[in-house]
Amino acid sequence: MKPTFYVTTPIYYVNDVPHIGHAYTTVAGDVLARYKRLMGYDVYFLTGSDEHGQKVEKAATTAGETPLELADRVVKRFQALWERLGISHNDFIRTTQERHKNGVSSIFKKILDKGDIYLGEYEDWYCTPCETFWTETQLIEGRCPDCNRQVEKLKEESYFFRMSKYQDQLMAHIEANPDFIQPKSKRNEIISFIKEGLRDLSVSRTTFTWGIPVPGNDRHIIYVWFDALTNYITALGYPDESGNYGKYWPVDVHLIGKDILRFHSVYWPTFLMAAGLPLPKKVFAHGWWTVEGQKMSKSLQNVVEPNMLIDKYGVDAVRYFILREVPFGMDGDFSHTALVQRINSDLANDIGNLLSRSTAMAVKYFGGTLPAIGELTEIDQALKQKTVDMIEVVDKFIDELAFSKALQAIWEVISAGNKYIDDTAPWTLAKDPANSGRLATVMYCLLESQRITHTILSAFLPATSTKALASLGWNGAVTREGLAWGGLTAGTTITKTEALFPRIEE
RNA sequence: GGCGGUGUAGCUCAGUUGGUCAGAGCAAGCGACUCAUAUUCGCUAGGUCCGGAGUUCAAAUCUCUGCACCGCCA
Repeated sequence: MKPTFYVTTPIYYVNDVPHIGHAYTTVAGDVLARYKRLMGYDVYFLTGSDEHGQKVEKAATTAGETPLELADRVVKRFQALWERLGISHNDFIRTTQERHKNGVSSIFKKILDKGDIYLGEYEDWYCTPCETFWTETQLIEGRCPDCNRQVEKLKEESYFFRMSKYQDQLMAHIEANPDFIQPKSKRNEIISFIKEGLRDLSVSRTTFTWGIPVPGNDRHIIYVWFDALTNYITALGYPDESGNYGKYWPVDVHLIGKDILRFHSVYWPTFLMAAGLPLPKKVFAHGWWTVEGQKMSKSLQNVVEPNMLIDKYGVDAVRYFILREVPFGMDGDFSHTALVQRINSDLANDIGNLLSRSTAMAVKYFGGTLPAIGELTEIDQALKQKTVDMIEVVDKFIDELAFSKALQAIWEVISAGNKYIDDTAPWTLAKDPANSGRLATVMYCLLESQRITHTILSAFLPATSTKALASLGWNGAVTREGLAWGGLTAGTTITKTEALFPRIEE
């Protein structure tokens, strides 16, 4: 039986439209999912939408539609973008779906019955746009410390989750599992947050109705984060533990933005503890994108719209850039010059041109039909070895979610290929028919190295990989077995196709 | 205010437990080749490793301090 791998993105809030930040997490998840599938795993890749809450309710009212109508409308934009970006999710959960609502009610009731959710009274300041409660001391001049907007004082009956009870258990878990929260700098922040003491968490609201009612008391709506976080198991069929839940839970990694780390590394694990369910294996918080050096914001009108980028530069260029430019976990800057630079240098000049010159020679010297090859010489062995070794290195980096390093490792093989051509000078060999055997061997090594490279790149640049492999005459399946040296055989037909990535002249 | 982090070539950054650690990629300059998307390959970087003090035979790497920037919490 195949090993399983479960990876999630956050579910995106329908009160926002998709931007590069959403695309970032989702592309990362997709690469991970595609990579693990390539390596033979039974992968479940989940994304979805978060559709409840006061903000959606209000926005819908303003727009003159029902909350669900608003959600339906916005969800389509996310789904259309994922389609364009080639996202290979297995499931898309919406919090308004029955399967989700049932699961949330069920886990809430379970914790309620256990006594870890209790009815109490709440008195605090609430910021509606942020869906966040603040204590008196947290306010800055009486306003929301996050968004600086008006807050309202709320005194209301509320259900509380006994989060304080799980403080020690959570801390013990984090200490026993160094990789549970990543990257490390973020882990330290969470540790210090917990050490300051966890208070019980209000997990219901009575100020709006757009959400999932508390079981047995429908005056109360379940807190949006309790609702939203639970998607990771309701999508697997929870509370039915026999199907996908039993197969895939606990999740291998929750990919998230750094802004929602606390919800995923404190709230969510303690909810699970209270429900007696296993904890996620890993929560990885990536960084934020600035745009041309500035913080992305609606008021600056510099929000990067992924569709526009795809129109202009192509899907794989965008996928490549966001994973290569910045180490996953760090903040980074998005700029058009940096993007164009990456495209021209890495994609057009390096990998694109390598395939172009290689296939052109195969066609020119052998009419596109790969001849039988001879013994590998030292230089051939070196290229082969470099290619083969790369696979292990990439595997290690992928496990660390070091996408940028993984791509660098792949590009070292690309560079080695370009250098190999210069060192072997096939055009010189081609001048003397006596060298045809040697020429065949050289061309073989060159093409085979790229076949393997493009096979592993299928996780990152699926469309490009398909084109490149077709050009290399590879009709076989793109699988782990295809990563072994020796896939190409005599008689394979090589064709020169249009450039994978045309240079962008500005 | 508390805790933590960062500050290394023009740019983005690597630099394990202190002793070839002064590096990589990109940009720039020079040279070579011609199969290729004027692409590739080779060579060229003398940068106070933020400032100052200290520990040590030896510090970018440890300690203290100052400055700048950032994150989490309050």
